[in-house]
Amino acid sequence: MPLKKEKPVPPKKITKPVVEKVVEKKEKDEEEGGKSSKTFELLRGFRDILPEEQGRWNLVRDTVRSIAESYSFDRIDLPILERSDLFQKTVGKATDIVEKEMYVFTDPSNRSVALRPEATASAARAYISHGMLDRPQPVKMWYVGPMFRHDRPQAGRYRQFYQAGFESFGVDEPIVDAQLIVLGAQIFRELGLDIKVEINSIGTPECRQAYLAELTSYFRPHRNKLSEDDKRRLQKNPLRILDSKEEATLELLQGAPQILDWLDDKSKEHFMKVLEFLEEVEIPYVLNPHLVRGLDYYTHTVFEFVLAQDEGDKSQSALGGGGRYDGLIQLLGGRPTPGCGFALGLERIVRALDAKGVNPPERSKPSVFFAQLGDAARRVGLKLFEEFRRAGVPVVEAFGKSALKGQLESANKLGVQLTLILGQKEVLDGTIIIRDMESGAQEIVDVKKVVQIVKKKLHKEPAPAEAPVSE
RNA sequence: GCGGCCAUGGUGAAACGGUUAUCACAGGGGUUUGUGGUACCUCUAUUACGGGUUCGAUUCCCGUUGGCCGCCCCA
Repeated sequence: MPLKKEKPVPPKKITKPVVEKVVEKKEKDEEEGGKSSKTFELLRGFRDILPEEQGRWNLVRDTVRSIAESYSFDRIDLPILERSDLFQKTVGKATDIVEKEMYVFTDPSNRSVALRPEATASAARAYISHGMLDRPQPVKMWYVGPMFRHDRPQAGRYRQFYQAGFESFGVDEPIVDAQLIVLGAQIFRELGLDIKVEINSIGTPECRQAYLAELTSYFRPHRNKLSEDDKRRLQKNPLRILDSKEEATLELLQGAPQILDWLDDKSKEHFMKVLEFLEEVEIPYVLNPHLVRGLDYYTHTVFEFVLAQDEGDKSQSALGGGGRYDGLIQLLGGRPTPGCGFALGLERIVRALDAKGVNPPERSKPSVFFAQLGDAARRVGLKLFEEFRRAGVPVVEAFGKSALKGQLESANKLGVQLTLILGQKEVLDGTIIIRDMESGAQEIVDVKKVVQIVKKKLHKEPAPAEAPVSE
């Protein structure tokens, strides 16, 4: 048999290829078995937020949380899945969000449910179902979490995206609107992002109705000048024509009626007061009479946080937006209750941070590595690891490696200051080696004292100041 | 949802339609088993997937999937 003849060949050369061949075969078999696709690809518009991105994300999340707390907003976590009619009713049946972007399906118990496209409706639902109107008003809540919209993906736009939102229920005073805007502006200030606040008022449903009629009749004679898109808007959602980008339309808009002129006195006064408050706290804002928001529940104040661009790249520059929704609770069957809120698009903020080169402070790296030789040393290592952890000294290890060489290599890559080496000899003697990675100097010490000694050493040398500059 | 551009290992790139798909970096393993940062060796891609044209396709065509850009819309 040929196999017998091959046996005398140096074992290394023969064993390796054989092992590899077996592995290859196995993989092939598996591939053929699960042949549908070689690897699983991400669903379109969905993404992983990788460990290396978490620094920026944490910066954003932490900032949001600390500001929310300092304005006494309470955290609420809302379900991702809700009955689909919750959104149809509130966001609006005719809106794109509900009409074509919502993930709707029937669940196993045959209910029509939807992946939340936004969370204000849920917050309002929660306000009602937990009888929050019996709490001191306003009820101020904030949340962060994923939202889902089946839109065409683009940079800064995903089908699963994260929003942080703030909602204030129960008080219709303009100061509530103003403080929410201040809160949002503070978040951006803290993050070091230049934004401008665009603001407008769309009044009550009643005066908006009157305005829309006027706007439609203004455009009617010019219908033939409008693009297909704008014609459609005029019919479906006339308000949207205000932020058209078509030149012909823009020209016509110059002479178009302004919504601000159609506000009733109460609405006008509310809006004026909001602006006054903003001036009081020196939040610069831009009055944008064409600002319209895409959700049906808005009333009175609407606003957006827009990235102050250095020209070009104007894509996805709206980092957040919101407004007042005085009819929302009632719409959902609650007692008439005013409310106001806004949401922030987290990936857009992270993206802006990225573009600006803002780097979060790096997480302090561990400065001690534990290298071990043999199982006895591993056992001791496991215990030592806990001791160090309790002493507040993070230690990294490579328990999976056995060769000292490889472990030192890892230690080096991690850039630790000290490496602890524990071999058979040391285990027997009850000692351990402390190696200074920079000088290479080693010292043998009593294991029982090693935590103290290491602590002292780390304090003495305040870590070389070669903090990696942004890359 | 509409239109355009694109698709090679973990990453960044290379390959007039023609030999075992090249390079760098990163990563794993090793250079006789207790010592790192250098060197050397070695491993890691059915060229996104599926069809077609061709003697032959990474290279041409079509479809699918995915990414990016503009529109719609929105965060």
